[in-house]
Parts: sequence; structure tokens; C-alpha cells
Amino acid sequence: MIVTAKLRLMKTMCFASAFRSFRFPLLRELGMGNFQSPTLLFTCSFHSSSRATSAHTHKDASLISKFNSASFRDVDDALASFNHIILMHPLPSIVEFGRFLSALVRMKQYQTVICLSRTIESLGISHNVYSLAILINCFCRLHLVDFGFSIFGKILKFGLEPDIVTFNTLINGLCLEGKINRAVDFVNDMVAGGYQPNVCTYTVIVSGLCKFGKTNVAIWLLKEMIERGCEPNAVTYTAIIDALCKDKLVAEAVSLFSQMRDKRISPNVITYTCLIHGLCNLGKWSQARALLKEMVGHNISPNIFTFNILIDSLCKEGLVSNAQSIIKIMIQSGVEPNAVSYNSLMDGYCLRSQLDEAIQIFDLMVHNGIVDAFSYSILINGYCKSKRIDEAMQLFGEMPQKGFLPDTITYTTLIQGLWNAGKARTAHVLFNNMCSHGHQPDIIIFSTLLEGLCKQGDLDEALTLFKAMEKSQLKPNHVSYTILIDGVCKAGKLHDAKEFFSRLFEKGLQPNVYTYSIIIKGLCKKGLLDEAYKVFRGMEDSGCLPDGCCYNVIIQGFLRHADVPKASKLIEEMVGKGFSADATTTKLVLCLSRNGHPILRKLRNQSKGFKGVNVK
DNA sequence: ATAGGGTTAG
Repeated sequence: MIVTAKLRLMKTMCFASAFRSFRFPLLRELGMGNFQSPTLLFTCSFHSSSRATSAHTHKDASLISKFNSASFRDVDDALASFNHIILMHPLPSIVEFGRFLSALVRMKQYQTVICLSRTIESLGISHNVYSLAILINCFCRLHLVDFGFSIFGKILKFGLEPDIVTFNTLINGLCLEGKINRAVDFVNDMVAGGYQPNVCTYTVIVSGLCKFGKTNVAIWLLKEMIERGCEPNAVTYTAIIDALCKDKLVAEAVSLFSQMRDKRISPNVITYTCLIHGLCNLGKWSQARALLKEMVGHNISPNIFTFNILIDSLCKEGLVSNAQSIIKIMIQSGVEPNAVSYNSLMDGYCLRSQLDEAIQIFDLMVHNGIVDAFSYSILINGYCKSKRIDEAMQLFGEMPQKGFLPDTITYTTLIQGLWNAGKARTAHVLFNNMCSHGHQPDIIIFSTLLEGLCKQGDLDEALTLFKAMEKSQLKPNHVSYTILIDGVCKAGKLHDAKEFFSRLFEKGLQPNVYTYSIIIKGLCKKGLLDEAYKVFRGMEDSGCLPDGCCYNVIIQGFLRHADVPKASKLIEEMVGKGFSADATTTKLVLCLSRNGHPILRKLRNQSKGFKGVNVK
């Protein structure tokens, strides 16, 4: 039966690697030479020269017990332990090595696992289905799912029996690369081979769908799995609850949360944390606090993730001192703040231009050895926003010697800072520098360049870049269009602006409130009030509700062109929606009323309590 | 000993 299943698998799945010869060890054949770390070379050379053959000493015994328990302080500790153990005799079995590799996976040392798998094999230890699943998982995490499939092919060829975990690992690998269709096909192959999908199989697909914005399909699959007799668990529900929260559909998330509790599936700390995050993101603080309480009451303690989410949300609201209180509370409850906690705090201070406080945290992190690449980008951003570009450059320059290589985000931050500081040339040099270091420019850095060129008034160069983007793989998105429309509007070229605005729709892109505000502002400036009003009214039809800024823009247009009736009508409408007049609108209204126009009194009567126009 | 859900920067 098993043999038949295997044969069917071999027939249904066409993996070229499954039909190669196997004279060489598994990983060498895969050409894994580039995964060799210095550690690996070190262990190999030592291994051949001197291996202890005498009976184990006490020291050996403690080394062995440490290795076998697989509880290591950090990566270096784990590698040191490995280097010791492979000099001993007899060597640990694949079971112990498997536990060791699994510990490395928990530390996200995927590349190291791949290297060491080869070392283990070269020591004469044969892999089994467990260790190979670990290896496949590591390839998948590095987005090398096809290498994972090569291992799978060898499992079959070597006569090992893949289990459901092997399949689920590969299915997850496909999902991580967004290849959901291939993942579903593979599930079908698996079923054809006689394996039944379990709750993990479904959950992997559910979370894959969620990650790629197909929450509705994920919800459908949730129902489907129940119908097929596979009960979802807390992990399945949590994946969907999190996706709903990220789509800002917190009410739906809460309803799914109740649904799982009705089914007696207990939410865990991750479920609560996702919901709290969703509520915080929408500024629903009291509900978040209540849930944190509906959580502790169920004997579920907040963990580092929960605390970090609270810290970050408070910082983003500008409430850094409240975030500091959370730090105290977490320490009191035995949860040590980590790099993420401090990075959020730093960013909070940068947001409030309290650079000294941010620098203090950065230095503290350096002192405690927990500073990371995020910390650098955050502080560089802080310096840029506070117009301290030289210090930003200096910090950027220090990164490599401290063991952190700048990534695309670090470059983008600094390039934007340089443009704003008027240092276009340096920005350009830095961009080339980034490309020569092998960082693929993404849509955001192109938008940054586009914005820099427009701000500098170099519209021709901006247009050239935009055209280049259109021809490339990296097509302009709604943000790129918005930046360009802003640029041409400010240059007074309304004809071009209108053209780009309609081209945006033609490309199937969706303008947002910023895009609308910009084009409306441009039209108003040129005195094309009717057209501006038409665009403004067209917003809702295309599913984009005007915000306070949008109202202010169109109102200012009418006020500047002395169309007071239209302006006051729109102010009334704006106030009714809970938005208020900004400083410019207020000034224009006051100006008109000082000139004897009764608009101010009219507005005072219309907007009860004078909410609409804030006059001190 | 192997699989699935949550946090920070442009």
C-alpha cells in the first residue's frame, strides 16, 4: 500500500532532482558550497585531525548533556557546543543532531542549519525524515522552496517515507512565496498519494491566503474544512482574525473571536494580541484596554509581543510617556523589554523631535548589545526629520564597521533626508551606491526620487524617471502618480495633471484622498472651480470618501474665488461629518468677514457650537 | 527531534 502510494507520488509529481544519481552526499550535490560558513570550515578541518577516542571525562559529560538538552544561550553558544561535540566519540545520533538543528531554527539561523546539515552528513551520520523536514523548512524560510523540493525528491528516491509534516512544510514553503495555486495543487497530489490533509495543512493554506490579501477566500476555506470534518483550532482562527484586523475589519474579527469561543476553542495569547493590535490601530483604546483586562482574567499573561504592540501604538499616537510606563509594567511582570520595544520608543521620540531622548535610548541599546539594523534606520530617520543631515550621514557611515549593512529602507530614509536638505547630488551618489551593493530598488525608493526631482523643480527629469518606470518591471503605483500629479500641478501644467489623473484610472489604479486633494487643489488654483467640484463629488462614487483635508482644499478654493454661498454650504457639510476648518480656511473666513461679509455670522449660526471654525 | 498564527524603520 505504502509502495503504491509512493509510486503514485513519483508519477504525479515531476521533480527533476528525484531522478538524478546519488553517489554524492545530499547537500554537496545541491551545490550548497555558497552556504558554507567559516564555522563549518573550522569544524571540518578540526574533525579530520584530532578526535578524542578516550572515555568521556566529566567535562565531556557536561558538554554532552548541554548539547543533548539543546538549550543554548545564543547562536555562538550553540555553534561552540557543536564544534566541541563533533570531536567526541561516539558522535551523537541523528536524533540529538535534529534537536540541535531545531534549536537553531528557533533562532532563525536557517543558513547555518543548511551548512551544518552537510557537516553532519559528512561525519557519516545519515539524515532521517525529521532532520530532512528541518532542512526543507530552512530552504523554505529562505524562499528557496525548490531546493526544498529537491530534498523531497531525494527522500522518495532514498526510500524514506515522507510524512504529513514533510508535506505541510513544503506547502508552507510555496505559500511563503505566494504560490498558493501550486500549494493547492500539491495538496491534491498529496491526497492522490494517499495522505490526508490535517489541521496544519489547512492552516498553512489559510494563512497563505491571508498573507496575500485573500481573507475572504481564507474564511471560505475555514467553512470548507469544517464541512470536510477537519476542525480548525486556535491557530487557524488566529490567522484569520489577524488578517481581518490588518484590513481594519475589527468588528468582523471580534465576531470570529466570539465564534471560536462558542465552539469551545480557547483563544490564546496570540489571538488576544492580534485583536488588541487591531483595536489599537483604530485608536480604540478603551476597547483594547478592556480586552487586555477580558485576557488577564482568563489567566493569559501578555507577553513581549503584546507589550511591544502597546508600546508602539502609544508611541505612534505621540504618547511616549505612557509607553515608558508600559516598559515599567512589563519589567515588573517579568517580561524583559527587547530591541523591538526600545526601537518603538526611539521612533516615538523621533516623531516628537525629541532627538536627545532617542539618542539616549540608542546609546543604552549599544551599551547592552541589543542595537540592531532597525535602530540605525530609526535614528537616521530621526536625524533627517530634525534636519540634522550630517549626523544622519555619520551614523549611516558607522553601520558597516558595527556589523550592520544598510538595506533599501536605510538608503531610502537617508536619500529622502538628503533631497529635503537640498543635497541632490549626494542623494544621487547614494542611490548608485545602493544599487552597486546589490539592493534592488523598490517602488518606494523610486517614489522618493520622483518626489525629490519634483520638489527641486526638475520636472523633465521626473517625467523621464516616470517613463522609465512604466517601461520597467516596477510599474508606477498610485503613490507615484500622486507625486507626479502634484509636481505638474505645482508647475501650473493642469492639462498634464488631468491627463495623468485619467491615465491612473486607465491603468486600473485607485486614487486615494491625497491624489484627490492634490488634483482638486490644482484645479482650484487655476480657477477651474466647476471642474474641481465635479472631481470632489466624484470621489464617493469611486469609493474614496473625502477627509477633512479634502474639504478644506475645496472650501479654500471657493473662498479665494469669493463664492461664499458654495463655501458656506461645504463648511456646513464638513462640520456635519465631524471635520473642522484648518488654519488657512479660518484665516480666509475671518478675512472675508472683516471686509464686511456676513459669512462668519452665518457660519456661527450654522455650525452649532462653532465647531467648524476654530477662532481663538 | 520535524509543520501552521502575533511586534519595530522608508
